Amino acid sequence: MKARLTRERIVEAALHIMDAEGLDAVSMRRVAREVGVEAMSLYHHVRDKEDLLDGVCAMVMCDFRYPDEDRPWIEVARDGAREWRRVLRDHPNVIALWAERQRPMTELEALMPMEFALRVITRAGMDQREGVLVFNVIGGYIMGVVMMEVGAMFSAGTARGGKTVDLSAVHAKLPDEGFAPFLPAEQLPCLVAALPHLAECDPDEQFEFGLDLLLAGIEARALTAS
Amino acid sequence: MKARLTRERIVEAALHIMDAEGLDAVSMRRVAREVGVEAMSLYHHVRDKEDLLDGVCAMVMCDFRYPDEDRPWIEVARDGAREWRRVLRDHPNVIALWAERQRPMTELEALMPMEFALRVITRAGMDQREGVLVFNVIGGYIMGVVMMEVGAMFSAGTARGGKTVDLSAVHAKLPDEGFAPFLPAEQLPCLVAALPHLAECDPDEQFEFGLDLLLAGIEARALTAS
DNA sequence: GAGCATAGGCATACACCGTAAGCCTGTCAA
DNA sequence: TTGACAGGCTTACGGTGTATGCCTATGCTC
Repeated sequence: MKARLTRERIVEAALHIMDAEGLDAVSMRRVAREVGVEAMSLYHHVRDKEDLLDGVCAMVMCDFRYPDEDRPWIEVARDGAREWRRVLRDHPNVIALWAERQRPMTELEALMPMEFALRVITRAGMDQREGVLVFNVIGGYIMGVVMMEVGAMFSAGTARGGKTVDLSAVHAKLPDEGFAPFLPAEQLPCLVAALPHLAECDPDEQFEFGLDLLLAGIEARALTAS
Repeated sequence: MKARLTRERIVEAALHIMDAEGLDAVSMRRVAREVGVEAMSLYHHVRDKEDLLDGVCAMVMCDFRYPDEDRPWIEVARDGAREWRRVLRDHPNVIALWAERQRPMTELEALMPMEFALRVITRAGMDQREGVLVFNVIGGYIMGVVMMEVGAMFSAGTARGGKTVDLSAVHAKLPDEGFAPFLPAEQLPCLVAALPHLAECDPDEQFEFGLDLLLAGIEARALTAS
C-alpha cells in the first residue's frame, strides 16, 4: 500500500525534479510518475500547474535558515545575504521560474525571509523609504550575481566557424594557456585580456566583493543620516 | 510575391512575438505564421528552436547603443549601465530566456557590449583581476534589479483566503489607504510597515540609488589602489 | 533551349505537453 | 444497506518541437 498522496509530497517531487533535471523536466506527467500516480490524480491536490509551481517557489523560500539576529545589523545582513545566495544556488532553476512567471510570492511562509530582511535593514537606522531602496538593491544584487554565476551567460571561450565565438570551451580547460589567439583579439581586445580572470574568478570572492561595496556604502549613508 | 525568407526576418519576428506576447508565445508555428510560412520552412534558416532563441538573444544585445566614451570613466560607466537597463526593460523576457537557457553568448556582435564594459572598467585604473570582479558586480546588479522591477516577484498586496497573501492587489490601487489591516501584521510587521514604500518606489530612483552605491565604492577602491 | 542540381517551400507523422470530462472504487456516515 | 464523496484512473483534444519526405521554382551548365 502506497503512502497517501498529498500536496506536500507532490510539491516535494516537483522541486526534486527541477533541481535534478531542470525546469523543463517538470511536467505533470513526470511529477505524477515520481510519486507513483497518473497525471490527472495530481489535480485533486493542486489547482493546476501554476499552483504546483507556486508551491515549489514557496518550498524554496522555506529553505531559508534565519541567521542569529543578536549581533550588529551589518553582520546579520551579511549572513542573511550569504544564506539567500546559498538557497538560490541550491535551487538555481527557481530563478528562471521567477523570471518567467512574473508573479508575486503569496504564501505567508514564503514572505518570512522578506520580513527578516526588512527587519534587519530597519535596524540599520534608516527610514522606511530608504530601507525599501536598500532591500531592493541588495535583493537585486544577490539575484543577479547568482544568476550570472549559475548560468554561463557571459563566460569565456574560443572562436568557432569564424563567425561565432564559443566562450564556454575555455572554462573546461585551465585558463592560463594561450587561448587568446582563438578570439578575434583585434575586435575584442579587452575581453581577450580579461579571459583568464573571467575563467578563474572565484564565485565566493566575487560575491563578497560586491556585497562589501554595497554594505559599506549603505553603512556610510546610515551613519550620515542619523 | 512575398519577401524572401531570411534568418534575420525570422529572428526579428520571434523577438517581436516575445516582446508582445511573452516567451511562451514564441513557438515555431507562431513565428512561421508571423512571417507567412509553415513551421518547417523555418528549419532551412535556423538549426532548431535553440538556435532561433540564440538569435533573439544576440539581436537584443545588438540593440545596445554605445555611450560617448570621451568623458571621465565613471560617467561613461553610469550611462552604460543605464543603457543596459534600458535594453533589458525594452525586452524584459530576455532575462527569463537567459535564466532558463543557461548558456553563453556566442555571436561576435553580442559580445561587443561586454567588450565595451570591460574597456570602460579598465579605464578606471584597476587591474584586470579586479576589473572582472567589478564587471560581474555591476552586470549582476543591473540584471537582478531589472528582474525585480519587471517581475512583481516581491511586490505588495492583501491577504486572500486567510492562508496566502496576495501582494499584487495593492499595486493596482494607490498605496496610502489602509491596506495594512489585510496583512497579518502581527507576523509581518516590517513588511506591513514597508508596504506603502514598496508600492510607490520609483524604479528610476531605485536603480540610481544602487548604482551610486556601487560606483562610489568602486571609485574609492580605484583611487586607493593607484 | 535542355537537362538537372539545388534551395526552399509544404504535408504528414510522432511523441510529448496541460487539462477538461467522465468513470471506477474504497471509505465512511446515516 | 444505502448513498455520498474523496481520490484515484482513462480517454480525448488541441497544442508543442521536429524527423522525414515530397514538390516546385530558380539558376547553372552544356
